[in-house]
Amino acid sequence: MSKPAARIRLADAAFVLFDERGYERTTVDDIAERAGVGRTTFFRHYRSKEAVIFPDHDRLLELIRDRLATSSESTALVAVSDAVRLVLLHYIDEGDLARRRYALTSKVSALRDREIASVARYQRLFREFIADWMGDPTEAASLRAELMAAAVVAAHNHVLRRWLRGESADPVAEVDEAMREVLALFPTPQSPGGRDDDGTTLVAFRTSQDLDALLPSLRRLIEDNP
Amino acid sequence: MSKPAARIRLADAAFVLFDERGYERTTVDDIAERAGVGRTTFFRHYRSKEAVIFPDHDRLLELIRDRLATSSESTALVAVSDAVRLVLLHYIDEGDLARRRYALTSKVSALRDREIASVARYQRLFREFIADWMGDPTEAASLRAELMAAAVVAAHNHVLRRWLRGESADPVAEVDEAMREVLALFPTPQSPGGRDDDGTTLVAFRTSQDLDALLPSLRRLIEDNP
DNA sequence: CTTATGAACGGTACTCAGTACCGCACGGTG
DNA sequence: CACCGTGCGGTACTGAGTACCGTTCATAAG
Repeated sequence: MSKPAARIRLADAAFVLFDERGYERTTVDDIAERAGVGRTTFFRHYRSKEAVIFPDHDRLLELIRDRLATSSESTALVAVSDAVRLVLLHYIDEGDLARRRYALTSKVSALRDREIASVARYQRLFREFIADWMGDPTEAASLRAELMAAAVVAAHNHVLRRWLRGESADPVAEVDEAMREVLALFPTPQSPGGRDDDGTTLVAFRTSQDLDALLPSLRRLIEDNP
Repeated sequence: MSKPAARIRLADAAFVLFDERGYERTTVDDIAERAGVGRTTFFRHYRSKEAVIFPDHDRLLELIRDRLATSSESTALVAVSDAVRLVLLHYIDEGDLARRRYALTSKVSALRDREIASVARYQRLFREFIADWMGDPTEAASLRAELMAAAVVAAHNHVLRRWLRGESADPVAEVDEAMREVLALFPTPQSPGGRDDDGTTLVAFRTSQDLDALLPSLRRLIEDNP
């Protein structure tokens, strides 16, 4: 018990020293020394000085990949929401650690950049999954997959950052709500009927006119665009 | 004319050497030597080895900021589209240089990460502008601004990458079209009527049913939610 | 008990990016 | 001529990251 696996001690030492002296003014030697290990050992456990404060993104990415893989065509969007919730929960489980990391990434641009790069990998995963799910290889579908993936991770990050700043009491409910909003932006081709796309399409709008006053124009639109 | 401003020679040398030996296997000394200048001079012109291949993001950010600043409330979305087009045109003006950079960022993860970090700065700029424009300080509006900014830069990057890969003959037309699609995703609060929010609200959906078959339910919904 | 094996660690030495500082040459201006 | 700002080169340093080697120690095999 006096040896909590050097890896942990290194991370602890790093956080303490980064808090005390700041990130740039802390050397890897400092961290290793405080953890009571050699410098070599540090690089055995963490690829770089930056990596020591970040969660295991590779493992998280695998988690997402797994969740997405276990979905049929009709549950694809549920899988996306689930995967997003999974990531959020991972951060929440970290608790204080996640908040200390947030404080660091807010101050040190090198760390912020690295975090952003990681987020891009999640976005790529979602983009590829969504594009696959759409099946449609056209340019329009490709763009829509890109937009959707961007919106999905933006929603997650928005809620996550709110929670990190202590602005959210129930981040899970918030992320679910945010995901609903994201998915609502994109027309879902979940036509349960049978053959698709020969029904009625309504566009969304808000108006101060009465529904009855609009009906004639609506009917005309529908008739003119078969 | 034998001295095309060391800065240019350094960039040229860097691209040539990166092509020849790859990025990691090229040292700053190599670049400086090939450019016929001292190592110190390299760092006088470029903050880092990575910076030598990237365009002047600070200047581009200023360009965007300026374009966005010269917009009224009613032309905000036009300003966003213009700003996006501005960035795209900047890359197109670079021509072959932009494509060589793309080849590098596709292979070297360190460069890709840096590019992604730059993109995030553009996204932040758009997010702040859009949030300002919305005026609404609620959480819902904040999320919508985030989503919109993410979609805007995703659309730009999508078209840009297509052009970089030689898949687009008319990227400007494509980005305009993509921006229209993005803005169409978000209900525009351009209610030209007068006082707002005591009329009829329609939700967006696509169905295979006839409009007439839906009307009774619609009316019931409207009556039940005044 | 002895030996082989493999994993985890520490130490040394190296490359290279990035910074700090100093001194030199040049061109214009008084 | 003297003065001064600018651009450049050289030297020396810090610190991240890599390569390599030797040591320790626990466990399994003999």
